Amino acid sequence: MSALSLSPRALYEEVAELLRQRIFARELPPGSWIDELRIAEAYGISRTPLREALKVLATEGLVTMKVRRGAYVTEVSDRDLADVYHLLGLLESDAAAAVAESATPAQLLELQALHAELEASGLPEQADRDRFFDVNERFHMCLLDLADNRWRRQMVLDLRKVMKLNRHNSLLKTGRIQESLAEHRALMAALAAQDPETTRQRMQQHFKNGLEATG
Amino acid sequence: MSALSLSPRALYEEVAELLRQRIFARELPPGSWIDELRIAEAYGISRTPLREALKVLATEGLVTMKVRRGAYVTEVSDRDLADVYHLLGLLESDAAAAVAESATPAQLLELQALHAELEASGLPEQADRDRFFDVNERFHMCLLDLADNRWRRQMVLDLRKVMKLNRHNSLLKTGRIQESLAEHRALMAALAAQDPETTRQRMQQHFKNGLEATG
DNA sequence: ATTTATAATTATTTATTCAATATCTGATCG
DNA sequence: CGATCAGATATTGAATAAATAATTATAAAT
Repeated sequence: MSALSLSPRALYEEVAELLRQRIFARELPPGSWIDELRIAEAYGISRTPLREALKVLATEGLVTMKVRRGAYVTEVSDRDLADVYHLLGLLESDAAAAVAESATPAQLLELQALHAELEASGLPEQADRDRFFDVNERFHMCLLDLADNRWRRQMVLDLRKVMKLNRHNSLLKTGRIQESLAEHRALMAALAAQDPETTRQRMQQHFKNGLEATG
Repeated sequence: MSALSLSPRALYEEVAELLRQRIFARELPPGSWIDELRIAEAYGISRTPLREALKVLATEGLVTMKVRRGAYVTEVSDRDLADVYHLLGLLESDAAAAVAESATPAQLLELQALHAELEASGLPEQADRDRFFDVNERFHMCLLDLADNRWRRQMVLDLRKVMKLNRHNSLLKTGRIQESLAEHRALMAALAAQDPETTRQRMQQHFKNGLEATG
């Protein structure tokens, strides 16, 4: 008897998404062992789709499989965080440059709308940190979509998942949101000017500052 | 009764590797349907580890899962090839710059040894195309190892797997090997000079030329 | 105290079954 | 004559139980 809603997606994908959320929520903390039997029972499913879901998460880098010892939530060191951040900066600044080069006016408007929403959620009276992070993520992913390279998009998605494993992301310095907004404004200006190289540099700088803010 | 040798790796990993090789060898051509029952029977294993292996390959991008229709070998369009090549150029030139910045003399020697081997296998009288590709791959992966970012390394590995899906790679222009060697020589010079930016540019150029040679 | 042997635990794999769905075939109807 | 719909078939997806293999823990013996 499945406790999950029937869906267009396969069950193992649903389970993978549920596990991702539990991992990000630190309900399953980094380094912890994932008890197949317990989870399968708790979700009311058998081990088969659960194991397939774990294989997906392992290939994404979220969990680590140890032979004959099962699945563990990946532990992300500070070194890993820096490495992943470096790659995100590289890939996203490349994407931003591509958008600056090829974006249509309609696409730029789409980005500007998201940017406006981000400014709104960054207002001091709002101070809704979760909402800011959510809109910020949507902005970055929108840029990735516009850059239109599905392989880069997928890699950025996976790297962002890994980054969420690290708790540093939820405890940023207080001033960081305003700084981040300023960097976004500078980025938008370079995008509007259709200047690929400046856009690339500003996105690169945005990530460089972001990394330092987590330290 | 398993027809496979017993190993330190889990069975699903062995199966994933076998399937990769069959896909690269075009024994399983792009777009073709992967018959779970046939393959499981042929390998003398049950469907479970095979399905887990397919999930791994799907997350790597080598196969595409369609709901209720099973697994298909991913079809890589010319557009995909260009996109992947672009990312490889971006990631590997970044790695090369990192190596130029931080490599020890011993590490540079390691690279020079591989480069020498590459020169040898590129000699006209040898003309062993497969060997050239093999050594070339080892050179590039050695550089990635020296750059020492496991996330970048894994991404490059996955992208290179996808590239192998495309047959264009095996029918390069005849002059390309000599060109490629010249580019490698220029790259080695920049690395030896510990000049990160020149190194990055030369690796970028190497990939740009490589892409054009496949068209 | 250290090493070896045994027991217990646990992961992995197999085998089998059922359910859901896509495709194919053929018949009926416009 | 062509199109549409119903049913048959085949295949994936999922569940379950049981067997196999490997690791860990325990105990005994030297």
